[in-house]
Amino acid sequence: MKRNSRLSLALHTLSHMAGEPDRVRTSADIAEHAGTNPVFVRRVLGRLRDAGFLTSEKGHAGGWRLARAPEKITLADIYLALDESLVASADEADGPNCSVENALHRRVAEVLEDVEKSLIRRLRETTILEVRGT
Amino acid sequence: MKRNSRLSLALHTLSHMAGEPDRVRTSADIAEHAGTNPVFVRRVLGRLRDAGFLTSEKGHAGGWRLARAPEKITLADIYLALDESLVASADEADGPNCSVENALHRRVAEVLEDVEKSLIRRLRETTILEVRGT
DNA sequence: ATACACGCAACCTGATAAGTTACGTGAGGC
DNA sequence: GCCTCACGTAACTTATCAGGTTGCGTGTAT
Repeated sequence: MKRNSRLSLALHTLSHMAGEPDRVRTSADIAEHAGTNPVFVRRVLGRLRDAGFLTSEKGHAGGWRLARAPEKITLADIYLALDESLVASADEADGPNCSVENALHRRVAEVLEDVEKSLIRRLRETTILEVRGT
Repeated sequence: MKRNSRLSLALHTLSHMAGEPDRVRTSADIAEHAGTNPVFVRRVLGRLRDAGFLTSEKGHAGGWRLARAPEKITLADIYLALDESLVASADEADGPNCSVENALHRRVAEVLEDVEKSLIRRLRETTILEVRGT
């Protein structure tokens, strides 16, 4: 696991949780399984907790657990909660106003926005439960 | 101009060239207009020359020029020639084989490939000449 | 001969993602 | 009460990479 690491980690972990929803997992367990470190796991899963997909508990026997039924969590939910972008966003041209560049920017931005929307639509078709057997 | 700089530079420059196809431009001119440096310009435009969209000439009065009619160059052509990706590609999972991760990877990769194809289809609709007035 | 422009290699730099360390807080178990 | 465990977070370090810089070689027009 190297890049898009946040999203990979999140999807991978939640998909596992979808299979055994009652098991509590520590960030250390998850980190080891995913080949990363516990702090990173907590950073990523923390966002999913804030978005309502996970719960975390401190203390002895604490850890992470799904906060809702796995068939009600789609890949799009996770993608959006992490605010990741798999589609590049058009950069604002900060330089002096060049009409050609502006026209170009508008056109490319429009296409990219459409493409991102279609990506989300596609991701919404699959839940973290379904993905396991695909 | 900061990220996706190669593609931005390429599209911007070719769009300008589309307006004045006979004018020869030096990498220094182009760099100044785009707010970057001549070496970077040569690196990027060099790929477009190799792909057949530009010609470059050395020596006195040398520089860059379109190699074909601007209405026959689409945004997709440039995107592909630069081997840029505005859609993230799914990373190969290099770790130990986890069936959940594999299934997930396949699903996400499939979606991303489709999305990339639709991006290219969209980019193919616009030529570097058309974009100027959009 | 000279000036100019590309071609290319080697190196430098700044931004960012992820890893590491350290310490605080809450929750059981004894 | 106290010890252990797990998360929460901040600060720092490291690795990677895109882009910038410098320098020199090569070809071409004047």
